[in-house]
Amino acid sequence: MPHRRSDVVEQAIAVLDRYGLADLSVRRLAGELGVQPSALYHHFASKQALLAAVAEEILVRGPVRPRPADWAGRVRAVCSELRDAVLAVRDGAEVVATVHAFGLGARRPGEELTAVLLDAGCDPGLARVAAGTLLHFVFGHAADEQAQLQAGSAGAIADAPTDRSDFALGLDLVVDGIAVRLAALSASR
Amino acid sequence: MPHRRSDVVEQAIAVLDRYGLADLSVRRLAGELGVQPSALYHHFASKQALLAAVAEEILVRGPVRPRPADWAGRVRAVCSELRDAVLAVRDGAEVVATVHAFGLGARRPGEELTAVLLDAGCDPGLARVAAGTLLHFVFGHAADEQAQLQAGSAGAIADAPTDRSDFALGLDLVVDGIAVRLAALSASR
DNA sequence: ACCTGAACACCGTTCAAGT
DNA sequence: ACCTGAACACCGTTCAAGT
Repeated sequence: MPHRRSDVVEQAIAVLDRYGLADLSVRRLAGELGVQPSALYHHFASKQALLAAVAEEILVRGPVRPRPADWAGRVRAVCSELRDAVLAVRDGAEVVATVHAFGLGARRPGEELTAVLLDAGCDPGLARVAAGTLLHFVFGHAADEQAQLQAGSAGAIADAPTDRSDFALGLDLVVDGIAVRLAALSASR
Repeated sequence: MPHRRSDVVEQAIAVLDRYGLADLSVRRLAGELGVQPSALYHHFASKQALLAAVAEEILVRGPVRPRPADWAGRVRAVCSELRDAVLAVRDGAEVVATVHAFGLGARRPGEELTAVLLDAGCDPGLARVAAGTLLHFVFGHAADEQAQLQAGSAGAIADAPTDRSDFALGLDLVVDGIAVRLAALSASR
């Protein structure tokens, strides 16, 4: 029975979870599917295209959080949703961040953040920069956390893990920075 | 005439600048040095160890900025210095960020940021989180910029580049967030 | 539509041996 | 101290050919 594109993506995420990004090779994935490596090029133009599909699937699988009424609450909801989605799969942060950086997909969170900030009264330049800063924080923090996880599961000394409250504090730092700017804008109006 | 460790690091940076991180292989580097690939393992235990040395060299080669008297000015100086250092070498942001994330080196900027923030009156938890947030921003922003550079030098459409003023604005966002917290701390004292 | 088989041009790393 | 030569176990990708 032949495989579909979605079967390949599903198995890729299974391989990611079991072996990590460094061991997610086209050849290993093909092996797990019981197929020749070249068969995967029927479904994807390249490994990068495969990874882009994996990133989208990671985001789709993520939980959905309710959107509060205030802009700051919405920003926190989008960022926390994104964090939860990438943390749910081994090396998920690095996969999604890479796909996003290469401009191959994973654009929804950034688009929603930009929309929320524009709606809050940011000018377009500020909204773009602020959305980028928030994404850098979420990806960076989650990637650090996952790097520590795999360093800890090897024999190394377990550092104090960067945890949920660290995330909330760092996020609030950026949110407050945006709030300062919004206050300055409305005062000059 | 035999090569020293420092010769290998120097040539690695030259290869990085000419071909990029994806093409900085042990075998190519050995080729450029006129030596067998296995010879490099006399100088470095692994490719990761080589990259750690490259990251340190990128930081050492970076410019030095004067440190203003106020904590916010110092934070901006450290972050701008780091940004200038990683932007000076092709894919420098990714190299230094990776080495930092794996805990293999490149710790000086984070240590100085933490010290500056402690000196400014942050409690240790806030100083740690704020320093991490600043580093995520600097690495993320610089990596985006370098990714756009290489996407642009290929045939793709050149986007409006994320530039110096975007960096300053994003940095000020985080700095202001820290300032809000410091003001709250000194008010409750 | 989906896959095989074979090939091409590569990787990082180890290790005995040479000078 | 610094390097060679040879090997091991891998990579991503292409392409003609099969069903």
